[in-house]
Amino acid sequence: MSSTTRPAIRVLPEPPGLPAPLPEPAVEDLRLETVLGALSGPLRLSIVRRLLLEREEFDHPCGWFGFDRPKSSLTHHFKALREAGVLRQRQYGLERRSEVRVDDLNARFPGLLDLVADWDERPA
Amino acid sequence: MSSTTRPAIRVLPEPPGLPAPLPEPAVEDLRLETVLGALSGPLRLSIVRRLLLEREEFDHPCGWFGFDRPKSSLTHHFKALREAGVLRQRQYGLERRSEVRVDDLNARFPGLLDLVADWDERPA
DNA sequence: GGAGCAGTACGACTTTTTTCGAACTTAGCA
DNA sequence: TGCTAAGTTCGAAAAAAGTCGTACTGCTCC
Repeated sequence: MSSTTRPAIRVLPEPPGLPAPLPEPAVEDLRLETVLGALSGPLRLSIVRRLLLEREEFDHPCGWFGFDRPKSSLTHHFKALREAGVLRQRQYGLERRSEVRVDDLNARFPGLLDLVADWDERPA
Repeated sequence: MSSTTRPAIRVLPEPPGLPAPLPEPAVEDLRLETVLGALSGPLRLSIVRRLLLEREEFDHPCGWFGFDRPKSSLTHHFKALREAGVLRQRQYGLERRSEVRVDDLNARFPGLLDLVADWDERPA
């Protein structure tokens, strides 16, 4: 991916009853080239796709995915997705749970998440 | 972008009256992660968007864009877009003209090209 | 308090991507 | 024939991204 400037990071106001989201770009600062770059890679696509399809009552901590990668690598990818505006992350005690910013992404880039959801993870 | 394997390259049969396209991946070999990676970058997005919006009677040679970059850099980006399956290129005498593979991309990744066409090229 | 755990931060290293000059190829044309 | 123009190929350098070990933070529970 090429060198595209990331959108400015800001802290959102805390919703009632939930831990505040970690710093993330505002909806209006989402950039298509940045989001596409963040999504270009099987691991990243897999994270987002599974969050979309296997959504449950609560957001998922990053250990939930069961990737066979060192923790520091996973932190790196989750952070990249958050800073690009794809994921929102909240701290619940020890664990940091992630959800896809569905509304924001649909508002700014309609159809994009459908492509991710329809992605065929294990092809040729 | 991360290291994603490019789809296999094949040569398409020559359509009547047109020069044969340069080697490109078949529709069924298009990979979302590869296409997204190829599109993640302002220059690449700009190329595709302009081909979509300012489409004319003939495809455009890559000098038509008027980018202030060395020719070898442009070759690189056009080739990357072609190998990812975003562009089709044909050789007309000296010049190599490009078009977006609209039908193929709409078939495999519906809505993606709309996002590119709607991209706001010069934002914050 | 102290053990244990989820996850981060830092830093080093590797791999990939980008950038671009210089030399080369080929078509068209005088 | 030989010039010119469009674009390629090669190669090297620089920048960016990915990988991952180690050390650290901070919460929870005993």
